[in-house]
Formats: sequence, structure tokens, C-alpha cells
Amino acid sequence: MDLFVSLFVNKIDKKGRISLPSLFRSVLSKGSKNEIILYKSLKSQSIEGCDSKRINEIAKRVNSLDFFSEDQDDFATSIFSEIIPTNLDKEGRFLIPESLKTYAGIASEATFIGQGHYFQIWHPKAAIEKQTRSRNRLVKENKSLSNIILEKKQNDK
Amino acid sequence: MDLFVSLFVNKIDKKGRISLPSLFRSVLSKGSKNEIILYKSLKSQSIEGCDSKRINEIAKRVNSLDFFSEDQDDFATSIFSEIIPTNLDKEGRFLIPESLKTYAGIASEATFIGQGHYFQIWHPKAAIEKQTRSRNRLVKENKSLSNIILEKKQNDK
DNA sequence: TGGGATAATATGGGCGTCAATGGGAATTAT
DNA sequence: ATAATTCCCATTGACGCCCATATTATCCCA
Repeated sequence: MDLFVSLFVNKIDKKGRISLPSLFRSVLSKGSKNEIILYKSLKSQSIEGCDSKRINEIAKRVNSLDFFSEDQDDFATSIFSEIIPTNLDKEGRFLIPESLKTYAGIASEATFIGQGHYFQIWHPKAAIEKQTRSRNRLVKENKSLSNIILEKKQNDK
Repeated sequence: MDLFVSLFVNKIDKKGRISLPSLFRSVLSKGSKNEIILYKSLKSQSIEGCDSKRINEIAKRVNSLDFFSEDQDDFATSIFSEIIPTNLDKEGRFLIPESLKTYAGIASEATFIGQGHYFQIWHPKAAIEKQTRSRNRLVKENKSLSNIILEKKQNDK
């Protein structure tokens, strides 16, 4: 499995360290076994994480925009300046920057939620809510993957 | 990670020195480990910096403009004449030229903003504003990192 | 199949190293 | 000579590295 899946609750110790769930560690690409990228989610009060390979892909896209445009500059800022590369120690732990902890309302514990190619870090209580909310919304609106993909194609036109 | 990423606030000491963030130093190409290029941003009241390798790329792009156009001439002037090569000391610090400090309104502290292949130096307060402004723009346009990737992939087809 | 042996994961804490910062002395420029 | 710049050394706090423990999951064998 090369995707971030499942849900884990881990503790933050006195030094501010927290273990990246073992299953998530095994997803990191060989080249960046002990580096992850953190940033504020644009969709919720949570932290998102991924491995650096993913960032390099994004970098290519952003850099292909017009060199001197303000678009390029704004994109670059909101993406590159918000990215926080972080190293895992030998035990697979890392530090969540203070600013991100504040943003996500995290203190002594955090919940990791697998999201496929990335993962999210939530305050434990908020994580449960998010999980049920997501589920309910899908069921109520009778969405299916194929529906969502179709809708997206409509919008893109 | 071979990109300028993240955000750092550093102090300017009595002698006018400021540390280039360690993470930025590690991005500089082997050949120019203690040289950076500074210049006024064309897009905002900030300073931009990069290593000399990038200047060469910019030169290429400017050259590709019509040789006899005024645009080409203007770009060439505003870019090349305003470039200031600067050396880092053994501790990774450098001096921000007075003219650039004035341009960016910087006095006792400065914020480094990663922009991918280059970085910017802002007055701390202005930096936060720029960051939020850029971020809000992304959110408003309902972009997300993954959207940017997807859109680009569409275009690539 | 039960139950202990073994391994892996999450967690705690000591300590050395490095980055950011400060300041005196040496060096260079004007 | 005076001002500016770089070198060198010192300090401080943060972070990485290492080792220890515990709790859980996995394995092995009688």
C-alpha cells in the first residue's frame, strides 16, 4: 500500500515531538524517508502533510507560469512560503511548528487521517467530527465517486 | 529539497548583518555557496534574492524577447543594472545594501519568504500581509494544491 | 491452541551539535 | 586615519542523535 490510509491518535511529548504513524512512514518515498512537508490546509483548520516528492511536482507546475506575472508571485508565495519541511528522527518522530499547532487547535494529542496521497493532522475531537461529517455528507447527497468526477468535468468546461 | 521554501524572521545586528536562513543556504548551488544575488522586486516593495545560476536563466529569457523591442531594453536595464551580488560571511550572514533596505522599508528585522527558485525579503509586518493576501486569493478562487496540479495536467493534454 | 518468547511501535529523557546572534580584533578601502 | 568589512570566538537556545522503557503486536513451538 503506497497510500496514506486509516486513522491514528498519537501523543505530543514535552519536547513537542509526535510519532508519524508507522504505516504512514512506510509510504514515504525511498529518497525522502525522513522528510515530510507540512502546511496549513486550505480547506479546514487542520494541518496537511505529504512527502517532498509531491512538492517537487507542484513546484514544476507553478514555475511554468509566466516568469514576471503577479499570478506567479502570488502562487509561489501561498505555496512555497507556507511549506514547512520537517525531518523525522530515528524513531519516526517530528516537531509540529507552533504556528501550525495553533492553526489546528492542537495541544497534547493529535489525530492523523489518511487522505490517499496526503494526510491530515487534526485535534482528536475535531477529527472525529470531520470523519462523521464527511461521511454523512456523502451519504445524504448520494454522491459517488463517479458522480463527483462528472461534476468536476462540468465545472472545468 | 532544492527550493527556497518556508518563512523565517531574522534580526539585523548593529553592524547591519543578517543571517540567511540555514535552509536557504543549503539551496545555493555548490559553486556559489557563499554568494547570493539581490535586487529590487519588480512586483512589490520587497527585495528578491537568488543564486547566480538563476540570473543566467533570466538572462536567457530576456534574450528570447525581440531583440529590438523596448520591452527587451527595459527588462534588461531594470534587471541587470539593479543586480547586487553579495557575499555571505563564514556564519552565513550578509549585508543588505542601504538602498534595498529603504526600498523594502526594512530596519531591525526582516522576513525571508521562500518563492521556489528565488526568495523575497520583506518587512515582517508586510510579509504577513503579503502571505495572507496570496493565501486568500487562492482560497477565494477555490484553488487547492491538488487543483493546481490537476488543472495543469488538463492543459498539458 | 495456549502461552511465553520476540519484535516493533510509541513514548521518555540525557546530551552533544548547530543555527542565530553578539562583539572584539584584524584587514581592507578610501 | 577613518570607516567599512571580514574573521574569529563566545553565548544561547533549539534541535538531532542516542539510549532506555513500555505497551502492543507477531511469532514459534510444545
